[in-house]
Amino acid sequence: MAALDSAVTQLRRGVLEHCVLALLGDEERYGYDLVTELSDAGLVASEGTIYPLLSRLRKEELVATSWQESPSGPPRRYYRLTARGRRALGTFQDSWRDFTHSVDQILEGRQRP
Amino acid sequence: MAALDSAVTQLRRGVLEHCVLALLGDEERYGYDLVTELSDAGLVASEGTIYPLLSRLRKEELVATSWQESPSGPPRRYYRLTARGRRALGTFQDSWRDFTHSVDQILEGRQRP
DNA sequence: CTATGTATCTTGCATCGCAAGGTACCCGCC
DNA sequence: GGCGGGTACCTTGCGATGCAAGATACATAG
Repeated sequence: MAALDSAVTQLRRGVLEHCVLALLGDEERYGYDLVTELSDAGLVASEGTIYPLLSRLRKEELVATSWQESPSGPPRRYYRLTARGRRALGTFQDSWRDFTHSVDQILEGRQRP
Repeated sequence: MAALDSAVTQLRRGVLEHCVLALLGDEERYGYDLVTELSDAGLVASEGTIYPLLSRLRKEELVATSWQESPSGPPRRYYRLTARGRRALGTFQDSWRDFTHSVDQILEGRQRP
């Protein structure tokens, strides 16, 4: 069996990709680092989610990468935003605002008539 | 080809189910009615989404149904929340708040250092 | 030499939104 | 009568993607 199928698991879909872009907005990061940060935020469950996602982003040229040595451990692949990636992030932020607004209206607006 | 694969399409996952529950929080509704309402809100694209979803909710006993005649047209299957459904809705509302808070923090908090 | 922590990636599965298609009722119109 | 459009239900097959589990490999400590 795969997939926990909790409510939150389904929520992560589509958001995660752009959260990664947002985290790369300020500085270069590497995969394992992103996993721990997003894991703490409750937005990702395992590395099996992030690495395929990063591959996709690279294939779509939303991020670019470079290998860098670690002070202690195996080398790391660092990711940074491309111009395309930055544009995609901006577009998504608008969609996100609209989307959450619609959902909030349905979830809360109708609760107390 | 199926699936539009827009950013918003993926966002709907997991949210839609509970939006339906929320819409049933106040009054009985029937499927076609839900489709038009959610379609206007930009939260659903077609009936092919809603009817299987309603079947699932029925199977999980979050909703109960009854057939009622229409003043003009074929009979309608009306859905109403069960006690379980109402509990699930409440739980989700908390999850939703936490989730959007986490995402907002990542999307916006880091944008302007 | 082995165990632990860091770091990468892959495979197979389950879930769910979507397009497309199918069935059937009711009504107005010709 | 029968035909078309709107209403209303449902199913099938596909694509996208998060997840668990597992494979690989480097560095360091014991």
